Amino acid sequence: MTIHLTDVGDSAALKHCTHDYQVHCGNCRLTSICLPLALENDDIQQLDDIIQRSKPLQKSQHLYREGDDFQSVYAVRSGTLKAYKTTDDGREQVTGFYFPGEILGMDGISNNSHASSAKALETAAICEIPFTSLEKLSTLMPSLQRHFFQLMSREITEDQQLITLLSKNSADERVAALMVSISTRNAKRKLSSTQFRLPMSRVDIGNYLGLTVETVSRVFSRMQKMDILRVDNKEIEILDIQGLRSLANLGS
Amino acid sequence: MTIHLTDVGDSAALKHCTHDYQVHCGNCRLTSICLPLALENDDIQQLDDIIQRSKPLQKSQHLYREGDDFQSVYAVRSGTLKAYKTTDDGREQVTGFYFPGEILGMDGISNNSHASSAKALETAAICEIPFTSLEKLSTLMPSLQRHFFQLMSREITEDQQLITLLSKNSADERVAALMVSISTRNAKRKLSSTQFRLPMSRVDIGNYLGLTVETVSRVFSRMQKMDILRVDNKEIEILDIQGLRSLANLGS
DNA sequence: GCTTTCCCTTGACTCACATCAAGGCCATAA
DNA sequence: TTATGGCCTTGATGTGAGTCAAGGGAAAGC
Repeated sequence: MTIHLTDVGDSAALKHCTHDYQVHCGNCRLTSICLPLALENDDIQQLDDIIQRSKPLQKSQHLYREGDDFQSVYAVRSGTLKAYKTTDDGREQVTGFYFPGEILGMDGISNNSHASSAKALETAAICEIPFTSLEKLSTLMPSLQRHFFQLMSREITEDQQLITLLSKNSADERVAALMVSISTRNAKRKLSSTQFRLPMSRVDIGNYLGLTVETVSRVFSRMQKMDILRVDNKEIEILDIQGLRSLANLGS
Repeated sequence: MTIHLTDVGDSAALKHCTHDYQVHCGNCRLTSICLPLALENDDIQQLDDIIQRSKPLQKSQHLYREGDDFQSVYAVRSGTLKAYKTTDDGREQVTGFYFPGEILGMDGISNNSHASSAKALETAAICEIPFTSLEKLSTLMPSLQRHFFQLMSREITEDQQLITLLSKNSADERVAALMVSISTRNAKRKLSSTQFRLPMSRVDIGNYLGLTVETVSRVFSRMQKMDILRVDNKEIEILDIQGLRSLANLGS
């Protein structure tokens, strides 16, 4: 049994046990949207061999922190995480939410040190993919290399979406866009696109969207009054997805 | 002589001539900050072989447009470009400025289609790097693969910086941060970090920073009054780099 | 059980930046 | 030479979201 991550503060200290958790890419229902996408069976097996699975992360535990040595990227198997940076004056900026099947940690590659922190919003199971192994495997499997380039490129385009949202859109449009995004991502994972529980707090939503808690709360109230959403604390029901999309003002 | 890019509207229609422009990675003064960084001489030669050079882009010509098929990434050899997206309601969002030695176009990888447009702000010489060749070469040269991963990762962390800037910082802080960024990038290219000519208009600056032209102009006036900058139209002189940095509120 | 704490909501007021409007400067062209 | 158009600056006014303040409800701890 080896301990890979430094155990600083409430850091996760993922322990890689010799008895793993019986999950393999081959029997994971997320293969179609996760890293193995685009790989053949044999190749999936090889990828599976380098992946390390460990005890689930409890709510509010960190997967990694800003400044930690970069060793691995991570796939979410269950639960949700938020990534955030801390500004010099101590404020937090949430840079993303990560749902099952999504990959995080790629911002650490450029400096061999994580540029942001990642924290579980609820109990989360994680697949750890050691980056040097992934690199080696990528030179042998062009389709894996290609897919990983694509993943990073997607992260870039999504960040650019967020930049546009922050710079051009009103509070209503921002919140609507986030709801549409969560709905779409749920659909990809074969979950309900109209009813879900938000894993993040209003504070996190506001922080991500460049708004205060109060504004987020007011927007939810307004949308409820407009019969676009039903909001009961973190439970969301989308009543009018078309209305929501047009509010979001994103077309797509 | 082959024509690679579709010639739509004022698109660049880069023409790859049999007689190239005598520039090679080996004799380019940007090697140390550009793609060849981290490569051995032999490897640089191989990279050089896949790079296509072409007639310079004139001011306001496009290198590629949103929706174009993705074929290549591009390195700036001289001049400056801006990348921008057009929102459905026709507004523009500038997502980045690219100076000599910097790589653009990586946002096209995820969907095999460019997610943004790129346009020359002044006459610009460009090195075109066909992506499939780059991919093949990357499987053979692990250090190239690594470096390209790092480049993409850097694009991600820079976008996240901008996200934080847009979501948390005042108009003054945003403009100051951009000036610091340009100054730093100039220093990397061995140019003056305190005196330079802005290649972009106030409109572009405002657009990039999520501000109106008027606000940008007022901020410049204010900084001039505070003896932090001397501003004469596009000519900028930084009088107090420490003051500017602390205004930018970014620490680094 | 009660208390504490966290999270969310709502209202009243404020302010930073947007909007609207006008005018100046400089380059290019007639 | 005067016109034209692009780009920048400055001032007056408006407004969307932030700030401040208060209170309620659910979960966690004692």
